Amino acid sequence: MRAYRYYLAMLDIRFIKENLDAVRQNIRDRYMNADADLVVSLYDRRNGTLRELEDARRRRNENAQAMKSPMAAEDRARRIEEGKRLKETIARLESELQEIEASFAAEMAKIPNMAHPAAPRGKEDKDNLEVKRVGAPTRFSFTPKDHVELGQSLDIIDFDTATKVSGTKFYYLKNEGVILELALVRYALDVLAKHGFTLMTTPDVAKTEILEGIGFNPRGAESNVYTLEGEGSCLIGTAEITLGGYYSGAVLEKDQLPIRFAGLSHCFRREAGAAGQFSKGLYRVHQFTKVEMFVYCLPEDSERIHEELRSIEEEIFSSLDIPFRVVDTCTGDLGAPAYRKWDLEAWMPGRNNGEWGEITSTSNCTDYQARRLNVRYRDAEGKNRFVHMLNGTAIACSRAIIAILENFQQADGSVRIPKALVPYCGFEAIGPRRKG
RNA sequence: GGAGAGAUGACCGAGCGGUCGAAGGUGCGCGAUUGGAAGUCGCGUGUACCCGUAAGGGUACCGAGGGUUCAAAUCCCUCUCUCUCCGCCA
Repeated sequence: MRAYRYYLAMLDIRFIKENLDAVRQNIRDRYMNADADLVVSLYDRRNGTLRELEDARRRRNENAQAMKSPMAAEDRARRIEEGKRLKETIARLESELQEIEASFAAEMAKIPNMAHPAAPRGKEDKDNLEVKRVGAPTRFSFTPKDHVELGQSLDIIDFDTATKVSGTKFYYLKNEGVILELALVRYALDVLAKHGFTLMTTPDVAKTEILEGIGFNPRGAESNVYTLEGEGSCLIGTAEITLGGYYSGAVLEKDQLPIRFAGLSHCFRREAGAAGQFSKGLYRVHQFTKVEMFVYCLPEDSERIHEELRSIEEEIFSSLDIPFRVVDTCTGDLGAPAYRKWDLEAWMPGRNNGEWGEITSTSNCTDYQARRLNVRYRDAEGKNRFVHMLNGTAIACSRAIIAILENFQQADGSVRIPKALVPYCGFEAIGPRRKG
């Protein structure tokens, strides 16, 4: 119960004022660049100016009100003079307030969500805490290939032509590769439909304000987002954006919640500066296909539903017989919106001679996104409150394909299809193929 | 893309520059009437922020943003969205 009250108020300026030490500590824990003290002082300045402004407006209204009744010409003239003076005062205070509010909003936007008290404290992904393993790293009686080699030899992925046509970090899927991707998508959608999710395909484009509400930064050289020139919109990096934007500005009825969406979309990421061994092949690409889970729920349900999302991810990858582990993401690696985040990391035999690689991620963002997108629900007393919003990957096709190709490769160079996917693929294996 | 029409509270729908936070209706809530229900009658019914322990007070909001004015739902400009017609198109 304590925890619930704690994050209910999170990111509320009044919460920040009242829990300044905790907010400062949280910013340090997350290695974020934000200044809680500056936010508070800007807020106080804002309120002071607002009070002056409202007082001036009150006097203007009284003055105008007084002029409705007949009066002597010289009294009227005096009133008009008074009105003109007030008009100037109001204009000055308005522009002052606007300036203060702009800096306040900018500083406020930098304040990250609070982290779950149990989330491991740490700076980077090395500090994430492994909490569970399912399956063991695959052993081979031969020297395994990586998915780039397999994709080429089986003629199911073509990186070189994509580089010529579209640039680096793009790819064509070919032949069984195409069917495999579609099978993964359909499989994930079937699992989610069974769990009561509403299936959707979403736009691959969203407005900048929605991206910012979800917690993405569309601007700047280090941004991971492709913006569309002169449109005020961007290519989405994940369907989390379009699914979370779906109810922006809405007041939901309590009994509608939880709302579970499964969204299929393309995902576009600039990945500026990301290169090298670890982003080889399909691991870090500019475009991929993903089925995303998204939930709107009551604050008191979000921790339970976060567990649900994680267990659905585990269900999908267990049923595909892909070895994976679950990590509890450390504070420094959470990103600003997440209160808590679980990653599933699949065993990738071709990655640096065998390594865990992130394959899904599920975050409880509590009311962080809801505040920014203004998504509320009417509670039992009829008060409007912010919902909690959560997201999780069901299948990110490119990375799932890495895990399948590398774990299911056979000595003859072929790749077996996981049993659960065979009905969706219509074949049991890809290859082997003779060179030529 | 071109032409026209429109955008007001939960919904429908009035609105002359000041008497409009906004008529009227519907819905909803409470109460009365009734053996009970329908009906009828009465009262109430937006959001956000600021000040205040509270009671309460103030400010803003009539698609969005600017402008004119002492005063804007009402006048002017820009934009967005919706509808109708035309064009184009998988």
